[in-house]
Amino acid sequence: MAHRPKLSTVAAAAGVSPATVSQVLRGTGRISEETRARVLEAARAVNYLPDGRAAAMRSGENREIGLVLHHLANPFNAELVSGVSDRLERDGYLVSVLDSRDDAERQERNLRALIANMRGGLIWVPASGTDAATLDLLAAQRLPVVTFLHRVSPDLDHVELNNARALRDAVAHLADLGHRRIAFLGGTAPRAPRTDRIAGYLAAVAERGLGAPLVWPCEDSRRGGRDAILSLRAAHPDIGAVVCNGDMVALGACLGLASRGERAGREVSIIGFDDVAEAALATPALTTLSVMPYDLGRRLAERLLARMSDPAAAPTTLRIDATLVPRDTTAPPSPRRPIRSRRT
Amino acid sequence: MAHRPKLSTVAAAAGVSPATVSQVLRGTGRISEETRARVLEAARAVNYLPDGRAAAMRSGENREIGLVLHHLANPFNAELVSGVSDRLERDGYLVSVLDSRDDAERQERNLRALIANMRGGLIWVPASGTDAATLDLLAAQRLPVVTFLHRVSPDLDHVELNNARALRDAVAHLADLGHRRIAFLGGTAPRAPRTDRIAGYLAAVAERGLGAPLVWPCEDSRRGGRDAILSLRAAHPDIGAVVCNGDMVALGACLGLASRGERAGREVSIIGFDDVAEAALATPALTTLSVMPYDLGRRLAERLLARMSDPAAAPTTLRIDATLVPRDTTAPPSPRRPIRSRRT
DNA sequence: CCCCTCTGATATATCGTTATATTAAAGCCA
DNA sequence: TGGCTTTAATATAACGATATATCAGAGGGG
Repeated sequence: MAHRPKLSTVAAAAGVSPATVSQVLRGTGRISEETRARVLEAARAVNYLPDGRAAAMRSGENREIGLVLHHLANPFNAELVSGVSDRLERDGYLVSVLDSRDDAERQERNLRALIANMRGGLIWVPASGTDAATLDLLAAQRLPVVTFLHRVSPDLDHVELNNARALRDAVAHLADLGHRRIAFLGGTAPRAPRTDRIAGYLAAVAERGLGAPLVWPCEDSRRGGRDAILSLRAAHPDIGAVVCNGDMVALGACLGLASRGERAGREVSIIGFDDVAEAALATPALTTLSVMPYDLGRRLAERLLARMSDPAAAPTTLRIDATLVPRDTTAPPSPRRPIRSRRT
Repeated sequence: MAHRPKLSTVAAAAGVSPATVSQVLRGTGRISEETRARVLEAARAVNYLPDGRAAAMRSGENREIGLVLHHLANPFNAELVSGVSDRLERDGYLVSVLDSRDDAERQERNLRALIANMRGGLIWVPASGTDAATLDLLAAQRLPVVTFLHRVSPDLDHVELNNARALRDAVAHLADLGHRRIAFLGGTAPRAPRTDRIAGYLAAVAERGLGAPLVWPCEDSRRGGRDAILSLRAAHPDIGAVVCNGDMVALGACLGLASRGERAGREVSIIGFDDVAEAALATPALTTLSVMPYDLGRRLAERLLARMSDPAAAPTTLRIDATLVPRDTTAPPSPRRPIRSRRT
C-alpha cells in the first residue's frame, strides 16, 4: 500500500461503497449489524484515520481550537494551557498552542496561519501592538474568539482579572502588617492589565495614607525582577515592601535579595501575582495573588464553547477576582526580625 | 456579508473568475498587471484569507507541523518550542504544540486528532507507555516524523542526547573537585534516557573507584527534587554531591537544601541537566549539563524538513553532546567552606 | 486574407469527505 | 399477484480551493 488509507481504501477492503463506510464510522443512516462489523474491521486493518480537513470542509464542523498567548515559558501559561486543553478535549476538540512572544508581527503571522488551517475557535491573549487590521481580519472570518487579559475589541468575548481590586488587597495586607513605604515592581508596557494594577495600587496607597508611591518598571521575568530589586534597593533603601507584576518578577526579586544576603519577608516584604506552582514551593514561600490558572483555563474554554454554540449572542465580559495567599515573603517591617518558615 | 469571504467572493468583487483570483494569489499563470492589481485590492477589501484545508487537499501540500511533548511547564520545553517554531516559521510552516503530559492515552488522542487535521509533519517526544498500535497508526499515515529523547522505532528519524557521556563528564567534574560519594537523583521510569544516564553514572563511578553509587528516584519536578534531597540527606548524610535528572530536579534540590539552612555548593554539590535559562540566574547559579534547548529545537526542525523533502531516505539518528557548565553549586567538599558567588 | 502563435483569461475536473437522493430488494397486506 | 412500506445499500452532488485544459482575441508572417 503506497499511500495513506482513505475512505475508498476501507470500502474496497470491506467490499462496500465509500458512502457506507462513512455512515458506519459516523454512526448515521441504516446499516446492518453484519456490514457494520465488516467495515469496522477493515478500517482497523488498514489503520484508517479520516482526513479531518475534507470532513470539516464538507460538514462545516470543526473541532480545532487555537490558543495564542505571549510567553509559553511562563509557568502561569503552562497551567492555563492545561486547563483549557482538558476542558476542550473533553468535548473532542483539538487545542493547539501558539506563542506570539508578545510580538505583533509574529502574532499576525500565526493568526493568519491558524485561521487558514483551523476553523473552530480561538482563545487569544493579544500581544502588545495588536492593530485594527488584525481585528478586521478576525471579524471577517466570523471566528468565535475569546480574548484574555487584554481587551482589544468591545465586540469580542473577554475574560480579565480584577486587577485594581487585587492590588488593593495586596497593599491592604502590607499596610496591615505595618508597612508604610510600598513600591510596585514590574512591567514596562503602558497598557491595560499593568495600568489597572498600578491604578489600584496608587488608589490603595492614597486611601491608606501611606508614604509616597513608587512604580519601578522592569521586564516581566525572573531576570528582570532580580535586577530591578537590586537597583530599587540601591536607589530607595527605605522601601520596605514590594508588590510585583507577576510571580516571575517576584521570584526574581527574591533571588536578587538573596544575592545581597537579604531575604524576602525579612528586610523586604514581597507579593507576587499569579500563584504559579513554584510560589508555594520556593524558600521562602511566596505570598501572592492567586488566580488559579488551571481553573481560569477551564472557564476560558467554557466561554468559547458558549460562543461557538450561539454565535449571535451579545459579547460578554467575565472579571475574575484574585485572592491573596499569605505565605512567608510578607511579614511586619521590624528590622532584623527573622520569621519562621511556614511549610507548604 | 453574512459568511466568511471565499475565493468566489473576491472574484465577484474584482469582476473576474475564481480561477483568476487563485492564480493571482498564488503567483502562477499569466495575469496582466492591471487585473492582478484589481484582484489584490479586492482580496484586501473583503479581508480574504484562503481556506488552507481546501488548498492543502487539492494541492497535496501541507504547511502544518505538530509538536507533541511531555510537559509544557518545563522551561526546557518552552525553549525547545521556540527553537522549533522559529526555524519552521521561517519556511512558512505553522507549528502547533500539544502536551501529552506523558500520558499514553492522552497522547494517542492528541496524535489521532493531529493526524486527522494536519498532514505536514510531526516532531514527537513519545510518552511512556507508547504502544505498537500507535506506531502502526503513524506508519500507515506516511507522516514525516522525528522523535526526540525516546526512541520508539528504528524506522523513524531520531534525535537524542548522549546521556551516558554527559553523566560521565558530570561525575568526573565532581571527582576532580574531590568528591567521593556521589548520588544520582531523579526520575522513576525505567526507560531509555534515564537508564542511559544511570548507566553512565554507574560506569563513571566504577572507573574512578569512587564510593558506592546511589540512585535516588523522584518525580522530575521542582517539588520532587526538593522532597527527594531532604529524604536523601536524612538517609545518607555522607553523600557529598548529587547529579540530577534535569534542572527542575536540581533547582528543587537547591530549594530543599535552603529550607534546611544549607546551601548547594557548600554542604552538597549539585549538578543539573538541561541548562534552562533559570539555571544561570538562580542563587547560587546552577552547575549543569547544557544542551542548548533553543538550538536543539532548530536542529529537530531541520531534521524534519530534510525528511519531508526526501521521504524515501534511510532513517537517521542524531546524537547530541551536552557540555558541562560549571557554576556555583559545585565546589570541593571541604566542610563549612563557603564559596564566593560567581556572577553570571 | 488565412493560419499560426502568443497572451490573458475562463471552464472543468479533482482532492477526501459527508448529506441527500435514489435504488434494489424484501416484506406486508388486501 | 400487485401495489406499498420498510430496510439496506449505493449514487451523486456538494464543500473551497488548485491544476490543467480550453478558449477568445490580438498580432504576425507568408
